[in-house]
Amino acid sequence: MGKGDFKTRRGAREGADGSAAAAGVGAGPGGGGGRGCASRPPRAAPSRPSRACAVGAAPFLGGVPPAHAKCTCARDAHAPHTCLTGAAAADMDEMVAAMVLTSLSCSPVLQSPPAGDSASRAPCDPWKESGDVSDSGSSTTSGHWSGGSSDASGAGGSPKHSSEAPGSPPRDDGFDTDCDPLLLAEPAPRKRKNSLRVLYKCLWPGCGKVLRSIVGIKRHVRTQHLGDGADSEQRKREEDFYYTEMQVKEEAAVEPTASPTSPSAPAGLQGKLEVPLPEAPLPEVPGSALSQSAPSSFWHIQADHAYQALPSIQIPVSPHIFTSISWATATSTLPSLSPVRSRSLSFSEPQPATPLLKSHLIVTSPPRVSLGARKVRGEAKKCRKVYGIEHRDQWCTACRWKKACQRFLD
DNA sequence: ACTGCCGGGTA
DNA sequence: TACCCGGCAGT
Ligand SMILES: [Zn+2]
Repeated sequence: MGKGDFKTRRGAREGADGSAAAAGVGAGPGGGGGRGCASRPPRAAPSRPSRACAVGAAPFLGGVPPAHAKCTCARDAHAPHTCLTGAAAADMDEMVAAMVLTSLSCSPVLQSPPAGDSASRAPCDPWKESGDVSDSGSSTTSGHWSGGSSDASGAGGSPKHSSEAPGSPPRDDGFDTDCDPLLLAEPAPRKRKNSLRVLYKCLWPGCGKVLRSIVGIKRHVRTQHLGDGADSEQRKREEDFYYTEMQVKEEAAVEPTASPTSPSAPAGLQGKLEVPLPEAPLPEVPGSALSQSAPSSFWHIQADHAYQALPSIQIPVSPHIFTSISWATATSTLPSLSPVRSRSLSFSEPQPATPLLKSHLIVTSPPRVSLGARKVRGEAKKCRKVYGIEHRDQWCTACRWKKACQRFLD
């Protein structure tokens, strides 16, 4: 019966326009179904960062309570990492060793600190969607309400993003460039003080030598552990894995930054890293997908065309230039992108200063445990506002379906 | 009150 | 797969 909702287009339209056929093909369909739905989905934790996408980013938002993860030492109020102060050198050794093992290859080095929570939780529970995000990497941004399948299937997805894709030739770049940002994005709270001393510590089991110059440490690793003869770059790269860079302050605050590529990746870009908001998990970087995720920097654009099959105009999506990173936070908290991204990143135009980008340093403020945030809700005017309910037929498909608007991304 | 959109339902 | 809507969450 009439779902008298004013909102429905049918209602509105008929009333107002009176134009008959209009888009609504099936006259009756709508009404019926309906609401049989069950009460409400247990969305609590799940609200995911969703698209944010950003790749990661997300979009950059951790719906999950950060509680569980944490590094072993976390128990102190302090930030996990911080705990390794100079004094705790010994500890650090172990920790570092562990890190190295775990992430011998390009993996997230850091599952430690803030990342701790995100990292550890990544594997488990969370939302199905999240899986989606990280996994397919392709779908990401747009949550793909369902239709996502189009490209989600992967076939579509990969090709597109593959421009920078992992598999592609530029492995080299991929490694350095992609990886780093990602990695860093996760963990690294990095602080920079004026008078920090940077030391390089050899991570080779049993060694532990500390040198002040990067060259020195490299040489040390190469000659003492890897064997000098080698040549290839590979060796070279490996060197990176066997030493870590730490910045020592007077008190000896150490900062285990990602060792690999420390030199090459100056983090300068990563300025924002993640946003440790508990709420916005953003797409994490599951180790496995790592290689893939990295490249997926620009996906969301594509995503939209997926359904955008609207007759009439298509409207340019607008700038997609952004850097990427955002979601690294997984994530979502973003969120995002993920951001989450989460949503993902975004900027289309006037970006209202989003509260993104906070200090990364923080140790995580405990107080706010807001649960899964639902996304941030874009600010941009969406079809509904722009065209008005009266002209629902001009809305983008997503809007008509009450999904995330694809025409005006935020 | 409205808007944006997730999750889920119907066809 | 296409379409739609309940209902939640943020403004
Ligand atoms: Zn729209």
